[in-house]
Amino acid sequence: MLNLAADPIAAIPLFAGCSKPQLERLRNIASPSVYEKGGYIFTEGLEATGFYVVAQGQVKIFKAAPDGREQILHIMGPGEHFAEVAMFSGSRYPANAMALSKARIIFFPKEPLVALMRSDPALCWSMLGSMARRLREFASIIEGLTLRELPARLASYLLLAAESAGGQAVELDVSKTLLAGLLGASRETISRALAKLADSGFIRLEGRRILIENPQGLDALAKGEEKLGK
Amino acid sequence: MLNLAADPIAAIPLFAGCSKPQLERLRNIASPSVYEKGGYIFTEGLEATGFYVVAQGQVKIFKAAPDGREQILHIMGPGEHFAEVAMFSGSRYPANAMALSKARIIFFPKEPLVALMRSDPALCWSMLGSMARRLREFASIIEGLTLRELPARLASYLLLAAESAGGQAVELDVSKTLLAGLLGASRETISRALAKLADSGFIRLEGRRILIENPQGLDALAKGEEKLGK
DNA sequence: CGGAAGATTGATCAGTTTCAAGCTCCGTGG
DNA sequence: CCACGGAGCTTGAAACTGATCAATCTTCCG
Repeated sequence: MLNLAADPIAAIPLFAGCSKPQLERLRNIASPSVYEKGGYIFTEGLEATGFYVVAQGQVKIFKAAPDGREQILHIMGPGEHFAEVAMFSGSRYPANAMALSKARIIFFPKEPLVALMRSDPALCWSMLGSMARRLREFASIIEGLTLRELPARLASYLLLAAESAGGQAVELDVSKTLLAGLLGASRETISRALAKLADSGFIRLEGRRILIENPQGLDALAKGEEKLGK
Repeated sequence: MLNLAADPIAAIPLFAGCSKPQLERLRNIASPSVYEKGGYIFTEGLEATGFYVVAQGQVKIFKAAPDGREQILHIMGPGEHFAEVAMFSGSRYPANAMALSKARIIFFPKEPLVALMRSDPALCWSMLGSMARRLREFASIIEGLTLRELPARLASYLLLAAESAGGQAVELDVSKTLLAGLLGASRETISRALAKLADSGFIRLEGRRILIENPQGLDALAKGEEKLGK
């Protein structure tokens, strides 16, 4: 388990390969701060001054439409970093970042970090790895949005979330509103889709909690091998 | 203008910062080949053995559904590289790559290139830059797919394509089928949307050619400030 | 306990897909 | 040189997925 409380900087996976003196330099430029639930860390189009690492809590990175609808690109948890893109291309944040709960965030100003990275292939490599992973994720979000319908996306999400939460048939604790933003659908549609999944015995709903009852069935749904009846 | 015919390797933007000896090493590991129109360079899930640069022609990177529908993630032209992601994360290609026209492609095997990059921060940096750009692109594709409807996406595409093709009111040469794959819609829907745009005087259609007549109007559409009437 | 935020459910609507039929352009072979 | 055939495109009608609106209900938390 990640312990970001004791030595937050050293525990960040991105900096795993860094030497003692490098970590020291990182500590010197880092500036921690706390955001309340619902607080914006930055908004799209704002001049980018550095990048961020989550020490505690969760942050959603999202695009917003004028009418209030939103699409979540990623939910960042402890140890994850965001807004790196702004360091390597363009100078403005390409999306919004908001704390989902009270969150401790560490900010690294652009210039010193760039200097550090430019001289350290290992650090670059580490960054390349996480950006590559994110590219894969984005590609699969895009795929989902055009090539698969909501039930399939939902099933995928549930399985993935369950897997990263532990065993086979796990219970998750997610708000439906969040799911809607994540899957590119409206709250109402998510509600209906979950109700159908529960009707068909794939899952069980207990308030905000979702219990997975039939992983195999969900998997078939996710792959589009099967469809949800009326 | 990029001249990839004379010295293809040196002309690749990704390798712009490389020294003479590095370029020499790159030349030694590069293996060029030619693909006919419609030829697969790789398919999703295949074991990844290296990455590719387009020397000539065009390549589409896309996800495919079992029923034949597809979503294009990117169209690569001369000087652009693809499948880098497979070098830094995972070991399988995350999508399909097909030549859109007869194409000359340069292949770089994984291991020697990784070795080269690990020791060269400038090269890493260059790669970070292009991956960051792609992340931005993907984020905006995702945004478009959920937050904007087809006419807006189409207008954006036309403006962007026109811009990268030259002046204000330019003519583009695109197949509608390709547009459909790019914008996450069916061929028929694209056809109808273009017809409407032409009716309203935003563009003029001449076979495969699209002439932009009213960039301001398209811009308003793209931003969602205006809508396309019946 | 009260209020606000989140969730459900039903009815209706809009955007897009799908199916189907026919068209146009273009290269090829007779 | 023309006819044939195919690929790509267009257009219409019907079907569907998901969005929106609206009313009601539940949950949670101060």
